[in-house]
Amino acid sequence: MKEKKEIENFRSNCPLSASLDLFGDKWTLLIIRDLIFYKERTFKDFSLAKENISSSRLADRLSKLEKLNVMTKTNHPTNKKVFIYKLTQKGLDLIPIIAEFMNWSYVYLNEHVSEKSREIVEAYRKNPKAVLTRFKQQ
Amino acid sequence: MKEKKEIENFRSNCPLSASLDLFGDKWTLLIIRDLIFYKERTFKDFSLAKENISSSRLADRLSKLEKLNVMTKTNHPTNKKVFIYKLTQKGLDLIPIIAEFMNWSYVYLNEHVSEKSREIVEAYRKNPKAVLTRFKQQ
DNA sequence: AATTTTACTTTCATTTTAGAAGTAAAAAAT
DNA sequence: ATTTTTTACTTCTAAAATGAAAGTAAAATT
Repeated sequence: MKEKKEIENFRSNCPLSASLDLFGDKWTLLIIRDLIFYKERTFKDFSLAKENISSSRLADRLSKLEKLNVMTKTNHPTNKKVFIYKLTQKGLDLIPIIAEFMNWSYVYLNEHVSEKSREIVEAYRKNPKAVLTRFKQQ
Repeated sequence: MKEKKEIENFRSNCPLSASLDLFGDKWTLLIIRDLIFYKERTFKDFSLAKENISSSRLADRLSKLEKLNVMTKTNHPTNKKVFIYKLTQKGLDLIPIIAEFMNWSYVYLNEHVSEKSREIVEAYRKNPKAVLTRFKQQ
């Protein structure tokens, strides 16, 4: 019996609680982040992110996100060993959540935030809709 | 040695990563949610929330959030045994994150979301700023 | 043909969590 | 005044999740 639970058991009918059941951990949204900024990623690309996710955790999260239809996994055009992960619309619609997390950190953890990230958040604060639209473009 | 780490070690200087270091779990934002909707809560109030948090987890999260200055803990005016938890500005500024999580669930998990929550999200979708302003009012 | 790369899986020690039970002070009831 | 209940936790322990390291197997490169 090596089966994982296939059915999502939400703790309640609260929409916050339900989305935390899916995304409430330290890694899932970071994987989404990489796909937002790079559009396409391979397993190796993800594992090179600076937060240092372990390969077992990464594999687990990727398969969950694919099952959820938040991302797709397709073959690399020339290399049979490599797979390309991309966000679906369902995944792209997580962008506003991530934008607001980044904005909060910009305000309250500013000194811990890289210059490059600050610039993105500053653009978002000036014109949130424009920045969201830009990143939702695939 | 029963000490917990006092210093926040952020995994990276990414603002998303940093906020997930603080809020990336299944319970923390639910505690914030209760304070958004009820303004003031006691330990018991929190533990009666429908997601059924255990008292040990609740105690742990409340002390972390207080240390972070996301909420305050003050004495009850008449009952010495009871403490009142309230959001600070730092905590109130998490509202947009929660609103966006709720919005995502509204779109993609609609059938799992209560009628009452749907109404709130619908109001938010019609006029996000107005709803945010209303909930930020203390 | 040998080596390297990629995408994982497996293993295991450590950490986190859930759930139940316990504690202690204050408040309420008798 | 004494007992009971309430509140806000803490403690304990089994189970689950995690991190780190090592292993695997097929494909690509040398």
